[in-house]
Amino acid sequence: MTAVCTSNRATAGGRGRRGLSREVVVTAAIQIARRDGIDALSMRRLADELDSAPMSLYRHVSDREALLLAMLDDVATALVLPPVHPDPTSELSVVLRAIHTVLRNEPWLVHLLVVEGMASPAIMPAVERIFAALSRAGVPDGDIPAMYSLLWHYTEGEAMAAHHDRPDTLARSMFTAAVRETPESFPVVLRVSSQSARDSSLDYFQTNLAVLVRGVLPRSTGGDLE
Amino acid sequence: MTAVCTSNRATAGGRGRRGLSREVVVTAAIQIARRDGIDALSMRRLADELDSAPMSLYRHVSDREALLLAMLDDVATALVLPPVHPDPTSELSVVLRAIHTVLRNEPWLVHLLVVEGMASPAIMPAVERIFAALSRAGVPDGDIPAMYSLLWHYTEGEAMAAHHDRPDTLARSMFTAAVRETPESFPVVLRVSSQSARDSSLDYFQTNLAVLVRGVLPRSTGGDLE
DNA sequence: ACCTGAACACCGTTCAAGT
DNA sequence: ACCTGAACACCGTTCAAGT
Repeated sequence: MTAVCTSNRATAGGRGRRGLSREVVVTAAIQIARRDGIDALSMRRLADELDSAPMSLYRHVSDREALLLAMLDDVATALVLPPVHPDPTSELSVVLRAIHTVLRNEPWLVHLLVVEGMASPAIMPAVERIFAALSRAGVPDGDIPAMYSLLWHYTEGEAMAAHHDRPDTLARSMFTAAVRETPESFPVVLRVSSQSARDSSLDYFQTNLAVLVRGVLPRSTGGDLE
Repeated sequence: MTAVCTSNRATAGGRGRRGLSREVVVTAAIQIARRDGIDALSMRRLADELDSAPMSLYRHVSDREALLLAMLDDVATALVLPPVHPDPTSELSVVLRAIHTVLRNEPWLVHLLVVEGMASPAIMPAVERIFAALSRAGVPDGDIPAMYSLLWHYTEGEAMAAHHDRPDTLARSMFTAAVRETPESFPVVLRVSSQSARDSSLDYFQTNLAVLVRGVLPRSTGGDLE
């Protein structure tokens, strides 16, 4: 019940030279990560961007890790999911595609999820919808966590790989190097890769998601899992 | 034809105080990454471990990135795959499980693959076997890269997540926090998670791999992939 | 010719000194 | 009471000086 301390004139908008609020800090951090990648986001760089000293940030955020968590929480809260689809197959595709689209556009987010292993309670609604769709489709309760993990990890992994594949990293060039050296050892790789050269793995997600969902959902022909 | 300079008594084994070869450097680096994680592997720390100056390392390795690539190459070359299985389903399971086992035991390796996006030509034999198995199973050539990417990314992603799940990161605790706050919003998550509390996602891989392979391979009922 | 110490431009964070 | 400069213990890498 003490008087509110944040009512100085210049602080109101949160944009004034000294209007350093938690929200302003987190928003600026997201902008840096978006523009220059998560590695470029240092406490010192962030302070520079905000015209303040590095130590001033620690007033609003206890840690670098706390800052990253707050960033994740911000975008997870802002995530809007498409309306619920009654058909489980469509529902899974729709929810996972919405998440995948965000991950595709925010490499730093994928980094926080995959590399730092972070998570925000704000994506729980999405999780519930996936669980519910699996349940509605007839997946037994005991199998749902495994199926969920399958779908989720693939979505994450695909997004992660996509951010690497863009500038055609060393991966592909090393592959072709090995194939060129002893082509007779890799007949199928050679045949397949010579056939379709314009595969950016970007188009894979749609197809693969369909395959996944088809594999995950029990078909009319019984539900034996193994 | 100058006299060979590396033949001082102590150098022979490559272990003596000054026996700093590329192989010794890379091996020591792998040991550090294995013991204390990839983040603990700094040029300075590595130099300390080898009783030499940080700059001496640059004689044998051009870069930190080159060092990491050499480490990856080392273990990829050492990887022994199980004998070829004629049945495509078994073949896929066997190859992917062999890779998964290595990734499970070498977190730093997963980091190089997933986070740094590195690859070594030395795993091409494994790739060829996966491609060949898919082809043998009747997957059309045009779909093989997508199916491969599906299987590979899941294997990677599962291993990555496993390394995080070990110490029960914030992820799960945040989930349960959200569920506790408004349990009525997450009925299915609540029901399913209360049922099986001992799921470590470690056991998922076996099951999920079977589901994946089942989904990937065309069934006897036609091969319409959409 | 080979190796390497000092130096440069960074990093997250603590701690005590500023206003 | 609030903010922050200097300092600590790191980092990868360049460059010139050592032997």
